[in-house]
Amino acid sequence: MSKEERLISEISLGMLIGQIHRLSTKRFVQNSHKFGLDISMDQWLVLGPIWKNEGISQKGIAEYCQKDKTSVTKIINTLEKKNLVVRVPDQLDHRIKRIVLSNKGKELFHNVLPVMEQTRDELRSGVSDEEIDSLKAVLTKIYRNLHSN
Amino acid sequence: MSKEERLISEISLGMLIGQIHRLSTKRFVQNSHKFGLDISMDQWLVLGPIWKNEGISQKGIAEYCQKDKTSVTKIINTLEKKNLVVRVPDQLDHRIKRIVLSNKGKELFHNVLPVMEQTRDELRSGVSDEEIDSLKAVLTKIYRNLHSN
DNA sequence: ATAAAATAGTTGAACCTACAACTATTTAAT
DNA sequence: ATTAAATAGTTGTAGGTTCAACTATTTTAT
Repeated sequence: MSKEERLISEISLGMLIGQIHRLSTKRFVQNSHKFGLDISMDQWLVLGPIWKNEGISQKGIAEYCQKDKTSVTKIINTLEKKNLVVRVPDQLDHRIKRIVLSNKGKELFHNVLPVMEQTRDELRSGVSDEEIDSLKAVLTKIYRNLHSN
Repeated sequence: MSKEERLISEISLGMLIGQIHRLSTKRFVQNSHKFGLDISMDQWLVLGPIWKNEGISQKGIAEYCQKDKTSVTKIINTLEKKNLVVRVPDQLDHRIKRIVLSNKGKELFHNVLPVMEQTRDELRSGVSDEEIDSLKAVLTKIYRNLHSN
């Protein structure tokens, strides 16, 4: 392979990952509409740690989701606008805001599980568990390369 | 694996892809700064087909990059603001705008190639060609699942 | 005890994406 | 030839991401 061909192939790998990311988050939203719900992939990702750990701080959410604190602030804003979560200032450390699910938020969480499942099934159709495992293994390597500065 | 565990593992696959996408585009921009350049991954992706096919239409770019026509419009706007490309209305079909690289755009294109290379090397460090191939194979399957409606 | 540094979260600007509605132009149908 | 449908591109809105700068609070160093 020539240098240029290798570069092109690298672009196509990058594009592939980009496409899949875009298409899968899009598919998730579309599926949520089919189930009569309205939630984005990122909102769902942020709901996860709140569900697992009631009263988690925004910093905690950012770490869990590996998102920038700015992004978390803004996603929590929209979740709060939708009345799915509430910000509760910590009594001891006034810098910290603890995020709590509302009843509506808890209900939504349950209702989204089948959306998740269906999106996964559509994504993985025709892909074996072994393929998924090898995929994850390589992706994890790449992830580490990028993550550790 | 329980149902919930499988869901969690699926989330982590989705997160992995999302992280890599985010981190790699970020790394690309950072590397471009190290080379004294200022260009985003998406701007670079759009420059590609223009380089290959001088006078390509925006629709052509959208198909090549698999981007929404809206996104293309806006990325071309910023490329034009940076004086890297020019919109030239087609003489025959007045709906079409043909995109042409300026000299500055051509120069930038060349200068970005090493940025691309370095980003690729950082990404792939410790990952064999076979691993990349198997990665691409599985990603392509998933991509097809998502792409074909 | 006070000044300096670290931490948690917010804000604003610039960019990218998706959706829906829109303009302008070309093509097809009758 | 005129109307209807398709096509190329733009605009506006809403949501996410990154960066840098900012506020408010707590911790630490001396």
